[in-house]
Amino acid sequence: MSKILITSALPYINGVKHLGNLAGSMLPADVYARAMRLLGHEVLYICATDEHGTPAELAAQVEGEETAAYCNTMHEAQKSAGDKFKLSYDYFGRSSSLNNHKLTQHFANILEERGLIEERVSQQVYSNADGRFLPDRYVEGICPNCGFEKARGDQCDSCGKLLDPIDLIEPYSAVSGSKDVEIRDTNHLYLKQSSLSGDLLDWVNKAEGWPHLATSIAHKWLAEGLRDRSITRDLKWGIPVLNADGSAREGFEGKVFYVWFDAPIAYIAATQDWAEENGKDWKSWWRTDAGAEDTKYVQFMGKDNVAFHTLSFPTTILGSGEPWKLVDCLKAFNWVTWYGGKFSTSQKRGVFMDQALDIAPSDYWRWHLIANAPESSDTAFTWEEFQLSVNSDLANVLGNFVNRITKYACGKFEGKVPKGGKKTAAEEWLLKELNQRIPLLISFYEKREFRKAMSETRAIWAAGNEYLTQAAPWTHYKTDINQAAMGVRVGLNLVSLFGILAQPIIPDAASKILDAMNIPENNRSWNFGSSEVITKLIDALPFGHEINSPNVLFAKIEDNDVEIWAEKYKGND
RNA sequence: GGUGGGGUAGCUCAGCUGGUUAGAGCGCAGGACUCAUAAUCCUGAGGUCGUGAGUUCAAGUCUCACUCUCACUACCA
Repeated sequence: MSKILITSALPYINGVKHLGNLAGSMLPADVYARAMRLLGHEVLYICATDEHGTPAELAAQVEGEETAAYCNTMHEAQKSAGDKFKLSYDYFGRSSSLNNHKLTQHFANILEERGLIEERVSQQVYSNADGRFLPDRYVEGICPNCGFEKARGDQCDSCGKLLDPIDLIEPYSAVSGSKDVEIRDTNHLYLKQSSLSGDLLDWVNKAEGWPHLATSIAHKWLAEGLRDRSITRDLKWGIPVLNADGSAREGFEGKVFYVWFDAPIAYIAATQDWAEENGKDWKSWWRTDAGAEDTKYVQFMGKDNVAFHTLSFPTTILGSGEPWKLVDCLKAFNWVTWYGGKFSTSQKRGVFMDQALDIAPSDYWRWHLIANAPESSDTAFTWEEFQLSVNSDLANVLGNFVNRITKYACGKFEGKVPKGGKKTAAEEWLLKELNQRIPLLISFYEKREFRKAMSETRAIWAAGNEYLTQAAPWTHYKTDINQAAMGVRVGLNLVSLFGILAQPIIPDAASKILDAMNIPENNRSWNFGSSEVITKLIDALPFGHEINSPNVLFAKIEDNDVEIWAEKYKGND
């Protein structure tokens, strides 16, 4: 039993997230959190909406709302989508919370005291028509390299060349289209992460259990040499830049902290919010001087987030000189792509969390996305693969197993766990399988190897079907009802076991199975410590214990459905 | 352009520090069974491991070059 702190990368506030976001951070974090809870660990799973930055302001403007009001609405929408996907956050907070304001300002002040922040002047495009500074990618114009007319200020989408907004010919604001733009000086705070690169390198070198993807990205940035990063922006919506005494900082009246400075700090602030709302202690999770030295901290994120979590956020933590908890295991994922291309909100390509649940129940998505998690490379989502996962794994292998044996028990044994019969080679074989596969399954969960865990789960389900073929209670029933009882009894115990093992992945179906089997809530945890325990699993239900059939657990996806969805979500390109 | 991930059976992917006939699931072919959502179980056919060199007694596994693909490239997040 240990304490495990889990965070998933904060979903940006700007709209309900697509399946790629779900599959690369929130969902695996949830599956891991659920598995660790079942193993008896003390788990705290924290997430929050990342609410600051230019896109939030602009999205609110489009909706004709105040930014804060827009964020309220979108936070609720994302929270609701997460609930419907059965994401078991202990707390789903907001980076705009008061605690995050205070904590972000605290970090900025202490970093400045320690000489890790300094003020510098830079040049930035200002749009007179919009009355705002524009981030590089919100400035568009003609590419000086290839002549493409809609090149962005950071990069040309046509020739791929990296640009500076100053280079653009006839630049205009991507927000309003106005050509009334100019370069202005603006002063900002810079985080001197370069001065900590030695410490960061030592820390990354000590990392254990990180995917290759995570360490290699960190090493790449460190090898190139860290540049100091600006941590403030010319925006209204965000965390104000204040002096240590809380007064406004001169020259920073119209500025706020950069989202990437305050967003990771929100992991901590959201824990504070959780603690305040629930009468809990947050320090024992985050302060190594207050109990967190025993906490194992695991972060989940897509590969785009790795640099921020291995470099800039650790700079904040290490630079503070305060005893904050650093991440122990950083689980990074590649992307889920939409038929090999990018998900795109503007082109309506891909499926978003809210739409997904109109198409199929959350369990279907959870299984498919985790069984095909983009762990070692990008993974293409296709409707055909989705259909295959659901029909083959969930409906045929698991669903049909549960259905065939529970129906049979209800029909021939009055829905009661029968006694009688003796162990045969079939039971021996089954026990050997379980003794080998269950510990392996647990170890895959502990190592956060999701594809392997799912493949092992499936193999255990398949072993149930094979057992029934070997035991063939329907054959014995004609000549030796006691031996038929043996097969049915073991089969029913397997149904319970499968329900118990399926809980982290497909919580709804697992509940249905366990409810039908009349397994009490407090008897559903994972306790597979020894081979004796595993041996007892196939004879755990008492004789005469009443069960029901949950009937059809997973409706199959028809070819016709696939055609309709493919047409509806094909995108506009 | 630079850097990183990936390129292994028709498809999706395993293959740790190099070591006997390269694995799994799906799909396909044949067979078995009939309790079950025309489900399940068994057997089988499929691969010169992106290309070309090199190191080695031995390379999918190490080195180099090339190539394809995806991503990142610091003010989108």
